[in-house]
Amino acid sequence: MSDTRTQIIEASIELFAESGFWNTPTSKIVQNAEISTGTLFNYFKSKNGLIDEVFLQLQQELTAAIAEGYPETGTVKERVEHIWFRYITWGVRFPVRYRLLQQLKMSDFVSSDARERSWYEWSFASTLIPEAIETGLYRDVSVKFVVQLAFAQRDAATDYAIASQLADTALTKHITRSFEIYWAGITS
Amino acid sequence: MSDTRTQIIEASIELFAESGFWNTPTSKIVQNAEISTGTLFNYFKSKNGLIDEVFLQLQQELTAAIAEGYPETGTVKERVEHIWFRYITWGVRFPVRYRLLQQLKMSDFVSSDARERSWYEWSFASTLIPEAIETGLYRDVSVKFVVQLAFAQRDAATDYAIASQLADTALTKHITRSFEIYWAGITS
Amino acid sequence: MSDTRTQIIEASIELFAESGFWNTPTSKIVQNAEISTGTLFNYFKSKNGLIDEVFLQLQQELTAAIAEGYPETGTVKERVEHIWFRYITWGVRFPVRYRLLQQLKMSDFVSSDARERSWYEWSFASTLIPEAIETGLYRDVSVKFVVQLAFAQRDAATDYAIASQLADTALTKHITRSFEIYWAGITS
Amino acid sequence: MSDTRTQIIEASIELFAESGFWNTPTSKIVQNAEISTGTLFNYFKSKNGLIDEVFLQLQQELTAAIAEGYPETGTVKERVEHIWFRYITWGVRFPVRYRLLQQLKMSDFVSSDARERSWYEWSFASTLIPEAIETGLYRDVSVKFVVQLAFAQRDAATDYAIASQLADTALTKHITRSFEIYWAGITS
DNA sequence: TATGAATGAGAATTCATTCAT
DNA sequence: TATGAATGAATTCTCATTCAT
Repeated sequence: MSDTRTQIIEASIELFAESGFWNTPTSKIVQNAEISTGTLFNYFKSKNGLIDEVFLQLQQELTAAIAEGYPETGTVKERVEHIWFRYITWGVRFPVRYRLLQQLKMSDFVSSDARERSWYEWSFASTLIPEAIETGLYRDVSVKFVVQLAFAQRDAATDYAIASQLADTALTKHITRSFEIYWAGITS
Repeated sequence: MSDTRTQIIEASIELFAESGFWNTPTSKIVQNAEISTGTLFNYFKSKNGLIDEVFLQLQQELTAAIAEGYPETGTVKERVEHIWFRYITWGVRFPVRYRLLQQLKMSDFVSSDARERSWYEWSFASTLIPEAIETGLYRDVSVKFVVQLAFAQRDAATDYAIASQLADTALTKHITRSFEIYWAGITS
Repeated sequence: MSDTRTQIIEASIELFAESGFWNTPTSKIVQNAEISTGTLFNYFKSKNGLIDEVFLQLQQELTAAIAEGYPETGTVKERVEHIWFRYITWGVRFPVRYRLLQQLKMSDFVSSDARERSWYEWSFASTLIPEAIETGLYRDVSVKFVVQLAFAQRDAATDYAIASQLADTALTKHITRSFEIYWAGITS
Repeated sequence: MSDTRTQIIEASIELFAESGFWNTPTSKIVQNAEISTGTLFNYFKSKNGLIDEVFLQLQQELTAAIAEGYPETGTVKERVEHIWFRYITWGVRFPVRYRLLQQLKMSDFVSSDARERSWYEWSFASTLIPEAIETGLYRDVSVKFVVQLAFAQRDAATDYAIASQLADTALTKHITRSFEIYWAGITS
């Protein structure tokens, strides 16, 4: 991609993470990206368009990190654990990007179009949930809730790891432990 | 409290929930509250001041619901379960208020002063965490993480209950089940 | 006069002197006067009306101080010197009031009606200027300019006395000296 | 300087002189300058910033007029007389600007920063006062007061000249005469 | 006479976006 | 493609004044 485009996106990530979307005027973005007012709008239709692209960019980076080494032929548990591990590791490694991505997911800034597009990135894991259902691990709990719980517990584990600045073996142990807690909860 | 004040707060809750804080100009609030521009600022120092008060109001409502019937002499588990139950029930009953409160907690709109003041509301449960530590339920996991997990799983359970419009026995069962999952996870 | 009226005027003097007319909202005046919003407007038609009254009040106080002991049968010089002396003395004694009066004179807040009314106060000195012209002291300079000079030099002398916090003999000497300078200038 | 900037400053001078600073909303300035709301704030940080710049602009114009032909090697009297002459002449030539500058000097609108910066403009006359002290012209009167008197008498002379619409020889004569009065006063 | 809640026009300032160069 | 001056709608907040009690 063009260098300018990347500059804009990187400047946006930095500033959005620092001050939020509403508190980051485009004027500050162009300042930080060292381009001029008009140029931003040559690359992005609007500020909202830019936010969408930032979201997709981060989502891609995260998904790429997870997709790498994904054990397509492993058990459901192995695959979930892989995602768990890669996700938390990525968050700890790029805390600014992680937090921003979380905020973007929650906010109503990201257009539904961008949200939809972001799902394509997860295609490598598309069979995970159907298989999980089949295996019948989660007896009398709805799959939807089990998935939601996974997200919530994984995010809590990531937040804790970032806040506590875990690294190396402590981090690995925390990830493993947090996954065990999740798994024990839903399979007991 | 004064009628006008309540009108403003209620109008704010409705609009903030609908469109977010940034997307809700004070002009819309006064319109919905059927008062005039100046009146809002007679009751609240500023828009941010208003947001603080909305936050405190919701926090109070929620905490009041939880404090009622709180089993002060029960076991740790009983007390946590009580909070769990009341919290989710309140969220299901007042989904708009619940979602708004969640957003307020995450946003950087609420002043640190208001956040601090909101802690006083939880004083009835102040001994819960120290006691939980004493009982030594959570062996090799940090208390901080166990608390964070509780919040995350409880919120996920609430979101699910709201989205699925659970009620009556289905709701009760879901609450119990979600608490069991949490408890099984951390005590196994 | 009514006590309330006086309270309002005194509060206004204090606040106007402190922060200027534009920077003093009526809300602050009523606060300082310990009355309520509406009451101010029972006594004064408007904020501008209040300013007019403050102006007239100060003008009266100053003129009263000057009129006292005015040597009606003295020479022109004696009478001018009397005014000079009393004026500066009043300014030094009530610096806040003096400064405010100066500001009011310059500002366009005071209505022309109030300005006109203030001239009545000077009636005791009404023959001074005609007599001065008769005596022909100021040969080839216009009377208007000589009067204007008198005001300017007297005010400069007052400002200096206030700023230097002159008192007692130092003050008396300064007043005398400054008058001599004026007189020497216009009669030389 | 940019054309727009000049337009804004000129429109401000006109309007400030006409109605005062408080009575001149920025909306009127942009109207008169035939630009749009936002443009004003591209050139000046705020309304107060604009006022500062207007002050500096006028101060520069006046000082430039005075600095021209300044007799650096002349006697103290010659130099004071030069300033006197140029100052009054400038005031008569640009009465609107002169009056506005007077108001700005008195008002508390001009920031102390701008006031300080304006002193640099007078650097060409920096040795005047020390030299005046050395020559010992003003025996038993403080230098500060003599300077203050000079300002006051010069301003009174300017006001009179403007009000009487003096020109040509009448103006010259008035200037000379008013300076003589000052000089006679302080040296007699 | 005193009160003080309600009013709403108006003020300064921001900022995404455009467009001529 | 890059530039950056110009735009003007929109926003928050102020404050003199009114009027029912």
